[in-house]
Amino acid sequence: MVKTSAARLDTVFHALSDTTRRSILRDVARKEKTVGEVAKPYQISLAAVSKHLKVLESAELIARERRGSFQIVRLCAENLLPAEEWLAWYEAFWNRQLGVLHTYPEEGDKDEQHDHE
Amino acid sequence: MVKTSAARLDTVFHALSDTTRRSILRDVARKEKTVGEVAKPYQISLAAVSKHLKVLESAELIARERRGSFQIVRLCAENLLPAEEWLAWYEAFWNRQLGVLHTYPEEGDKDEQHDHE
DNA sequence: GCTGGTTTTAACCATATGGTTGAATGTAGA
DNA sequence: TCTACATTCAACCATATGGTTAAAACCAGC
Repeated sequence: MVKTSAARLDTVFHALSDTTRRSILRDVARKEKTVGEVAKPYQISLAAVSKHLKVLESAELIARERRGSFQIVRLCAENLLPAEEWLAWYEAFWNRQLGVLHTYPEEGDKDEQHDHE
Repeated sequence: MVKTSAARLDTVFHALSDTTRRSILRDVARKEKTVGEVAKPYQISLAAVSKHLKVLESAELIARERRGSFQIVRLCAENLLPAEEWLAWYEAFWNRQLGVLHTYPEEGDKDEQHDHE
């Protein structure tokens, strides 16, 4: 099932819209962990953590590798890049609003290569 | 109701997790629009657009200003910044994974050609 | 006030979400 | 094979989502 880039952004932003999942991403960024180790800091059940990992995995923000009876969870940071790029488009706007720079974004340029975003 | 910064990130990322809402944000970034003008490009009902605007508004990504019987919708780009900063924390990770090795010019992993986009 | 145009609310529907508990599956080792 | 541990699946629950249509609310102008 090939996703459009819009659909992939939907999935990534949705994966990031939960505090626990963002926290898990930070955790595994620092160091690869087993599922059990990932779950340890949280008060919720292992099954709930497993669901969160599934959400992160379908957004391709983590990957798993079997190692014996454990599964090692590791970050796939490169799939955060499209989200970061989507946000970076607004840099000129917040710079202007925060009074940092005076780069006036021109109307109607610079973005139509985004497929109907 | 004061939100923690984690809760605010939840709200912002959730607001961004829908293609229509991201598209609306782009639209009003180019030019302030009335609710009706915002709705025009989309096939969904005005009520549905109104709901999307409410989601964007509670994330403080847009603001409305009454002008006669119209409401002008404008971007509040500065509230995207925390999300951008959260993502930027991973820059070092995706740089490394994409082979932009600024720190260690010589490394063990060989393949990764990874033409992104 | 009435009318016409703009936008929101209400009620509803189908589906998804984040959580639970308990059973099932996978894997390593004795 | 039996056991112990790691992880997922199944079923369920409450609430939220994104959409609809129809009614209500808001606002200018006559």
